[in-house]
Amino acid sequence: MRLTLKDLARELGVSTATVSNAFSRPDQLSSELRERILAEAERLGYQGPNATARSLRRGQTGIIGLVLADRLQYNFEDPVATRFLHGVSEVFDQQNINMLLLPSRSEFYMGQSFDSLADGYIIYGPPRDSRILDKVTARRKPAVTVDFNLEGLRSLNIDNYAGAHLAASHGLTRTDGQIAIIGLRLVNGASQIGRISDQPLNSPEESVSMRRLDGYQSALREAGRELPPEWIWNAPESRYELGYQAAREALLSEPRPELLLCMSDRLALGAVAAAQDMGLMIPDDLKVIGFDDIPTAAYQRPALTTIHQPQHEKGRQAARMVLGLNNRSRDIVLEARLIVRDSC
Amino acid sequence: MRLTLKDLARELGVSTATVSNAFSRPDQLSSELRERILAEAERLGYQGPNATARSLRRGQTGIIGLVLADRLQYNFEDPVATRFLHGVSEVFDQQNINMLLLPSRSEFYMGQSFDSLADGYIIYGPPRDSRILDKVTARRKPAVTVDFNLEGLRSLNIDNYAGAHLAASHGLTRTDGQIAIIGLRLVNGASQIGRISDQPLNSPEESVSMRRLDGYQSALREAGRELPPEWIWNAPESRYELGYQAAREALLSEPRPELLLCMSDRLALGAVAAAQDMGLMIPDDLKVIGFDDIPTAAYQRPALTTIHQPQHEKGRQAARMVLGLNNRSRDIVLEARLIVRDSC
DNA sequence: TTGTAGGCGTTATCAT
DNA sequence: ATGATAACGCCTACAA
Repeated sequence: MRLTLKDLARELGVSTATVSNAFSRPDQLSSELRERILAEAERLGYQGPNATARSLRRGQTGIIGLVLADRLQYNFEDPVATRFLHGVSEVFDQQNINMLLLPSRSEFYMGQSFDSLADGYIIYGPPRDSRILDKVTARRKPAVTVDFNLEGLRSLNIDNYAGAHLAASHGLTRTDGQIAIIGLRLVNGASQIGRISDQPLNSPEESVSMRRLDGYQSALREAGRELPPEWIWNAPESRYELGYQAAREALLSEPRPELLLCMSDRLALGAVAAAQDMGLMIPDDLKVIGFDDIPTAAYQRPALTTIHQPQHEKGRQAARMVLGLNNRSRDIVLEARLIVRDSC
Repeated sequence: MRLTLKDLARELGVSTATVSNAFSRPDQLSSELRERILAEAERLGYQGPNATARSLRRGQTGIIGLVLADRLQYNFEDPVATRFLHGVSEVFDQQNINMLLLPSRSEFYMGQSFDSLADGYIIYGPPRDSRILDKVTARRKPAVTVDFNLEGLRSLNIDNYAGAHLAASHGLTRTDGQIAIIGLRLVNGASQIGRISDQPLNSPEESVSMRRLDGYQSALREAGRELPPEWIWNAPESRYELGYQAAREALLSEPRPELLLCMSDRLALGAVAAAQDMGLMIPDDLKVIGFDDIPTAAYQRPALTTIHQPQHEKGRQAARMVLGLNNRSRDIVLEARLIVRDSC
């Protein structure tokens, strides 16, 4: 049988209110009595108030939910996601907040009240199943969307358009040759590498990647060199091997591209490997620009030229926003910077 | 004002029990009535049973807690930890379990009952503050310790001793020169790189690293070449830069080591970089063996020879253990394998 | 198949 | 400074 606050109160001959106060509001009783209560609790093995009951009563859990766009596992595997989580957890650590990781499994959200699990939510990327968003918008708890926007919620983004524009502009200063783009999640529901020709693209508002594509193309257009869809590949996920494959296809095309604009560093790293395996020298024969600036990008040889997005800072900001520690502006857009290294 | 199950029942003219069943036990009422209830809920914007109240009543939360040894952030930054979490989340995804990340902040555990937050716990590495362990052992929920053991709890480990023994034995077949060890967390409370001479080491039972050291030394001893403490460096954390520093110190010593046994791949990767910056060729001038087999180890050039530990599988197993899906053995020890690549 | 009612363990309010 | 008591929102015997 488990001990409750009530048992302890009976044992000590005081009221439950007093015991509760001993644990939760030390100033409400004499430190003498408090000591006595705590000692007795220790002796009997009472661990402190039951968290569930406390949450029910208080209407707060001390937990912030992180709704993750992809399956949970993806978020532990992708360095971009982990750095974001890293930033979030830094703030939570300080604030004594616990972090509940919520995947995009829709069944989960259907069965019970989304609201009561956590005191607030960070929604990292647009969930696969849009019904989740309906649930979310019906909620009265603070919530922040990251890397996308949702009517009525505060949001946090980086300037994807500007970042991509920067990348393409820089690339144009280094070569006059053919250009190809290796895009990420440009096409809905694709499961393989392929050119985007003829396929319906995601809508620009919903997608980080479409904003990046827009940024690339605008810069190219300004130089009169906008790319037709045959020169744009789509990768369904940000993975090394997919970058490798896409780059291989691109580099086998005529005329052989001399600049690859990649929408993630992992894709870019794969592309570099593909080029090397084909005997091409980087940056002499081929220039590659990534996106994200993951740690590996810096100590890879040749080191990757890329667009830095402050994932860690983004995580910190997101955390501060849900916790109401940063109410200056409703929506926040962080800057993306060009980092010139060896690959372009 | 928030809607409750009771409101919904009143609105519909049915009892609360029926509404509850409509959500939680579909077989207890006619599908017709159930439809009607669900539709009304939808219309009124009732989101489903309040999770907190449900947990209090049922005594279950659908949440498993992950007690992390280090600060939360570390676990998102270290590839070894993230791959473990990746494995855990794979199983949780399937089983509809949510994952609460609990750092080693002791204040957190002191205020309230550890028990009621989650239905079970995975304790990943020995918590910094041992008072947490007291709380944990007082608990009646299932718990699994990973990478250490605790009286009375099921545990999951890899064979660190055997892995290290494998590494050292392999190294001995490749060189007769001087050997140095770059260790990890061998010394308590160290904050910098340094030789372990004169410093009190952690006790072997508590520490993964001491078991690895033991494995290295046994293999060396069998060849009559056990290392004195001057040839053993300690890094307080598994970080690239620390490996770089330690290796630099080691390689500046006389006689210059020809084999570096590193207790993590990140340390090893840093060591490789240090050697390269000193103009040494790997594996000709220097051989390096890592530990962990993180993804980068494979596509680094030269690719790293290392000991593979199945972090992902470890995560899966840990998850299955807490969930009671794997009750065959109380304690599990997974094998560590030697992966020979280019660096030794 | 549906309804009644007690209690899960706390905490906040109001007395004393 | 301490105590009595009514919620918090739900679930589950048990009864009808």
